[in-house]
Amino acid sequence: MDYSVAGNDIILHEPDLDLDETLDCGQAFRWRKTASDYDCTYEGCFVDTPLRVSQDGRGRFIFHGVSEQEFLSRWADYFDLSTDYADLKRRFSADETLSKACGFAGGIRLLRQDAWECLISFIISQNNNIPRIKGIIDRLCANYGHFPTAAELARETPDSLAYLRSGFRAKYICDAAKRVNSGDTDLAAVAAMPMEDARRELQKITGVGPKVAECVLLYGMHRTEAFPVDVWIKRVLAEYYPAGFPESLKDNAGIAQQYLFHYVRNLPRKGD
DNA sequence: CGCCAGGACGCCC
DNA sequence: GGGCGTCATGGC
Repeated sequence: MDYSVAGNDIILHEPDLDLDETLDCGQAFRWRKTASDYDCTYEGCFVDTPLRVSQDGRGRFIFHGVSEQEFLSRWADYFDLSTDYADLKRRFSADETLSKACGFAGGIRLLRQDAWECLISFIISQNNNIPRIKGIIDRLCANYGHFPTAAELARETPDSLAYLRSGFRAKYICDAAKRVNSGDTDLAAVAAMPMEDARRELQKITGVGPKVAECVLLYGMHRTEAFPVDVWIKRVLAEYYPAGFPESLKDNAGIAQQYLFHYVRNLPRKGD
């Protein structure tokens, strides 16, 4: 990890990171791009720890007002800086389609997000589009001043959540909050379970099916073998992987999936 | 206006 | 166990 302390900021050099590609590729919904003199700047949070981070030219990043201690204990982990993405992409590039996807947006990294926040966020994501998902989560966080805890959300009802305009998903949010708050679902325990047990446990929550469970495992628990299949990935699999996704990439299939998702969504037709 | 969205549930066979 | 209609809401 190549970083230095500069006044109140941390300067990071990381060629395998692009903020636009990583923070706006459908894995996290609370980052917003803000005006600045840099190439790009984003503001967001890990749960309730805020961050303003800028990208300045090739592979140079500024973590504004972040101490070395906070950088190392929080943000280095969040941006998965200890994983060698150059090496990952080399392995992915043995596959023709993945090679193109990595060439299209090679600055994607798998964020290590909070499991509870992912659970609620991806319940909201079902049969929904990304701009509207962001809107619902914005209204949720604005109401509390931060992403609500399970205890806070457990007090709500579908009626009291009407302001979210989340439709049929409100009752799912309430069930998830009650289960997590009561300890009926123990997310830390789920994170440590074998994959099949973890999947089964998450799907006990009403409104959590195969896709949402995979998203929680991948984005909120960093289980890189989790492989969420939504309508976009379904198209990729049908078109490019009729014989199935390569077994050799199984351990990091979820990260590969992230490159593929971003690729197909941004090259709707004929891109190849 | 109609089609679609990082799906899951309930019901049917 | 697989197939299909339904579920709110609004982006495009």
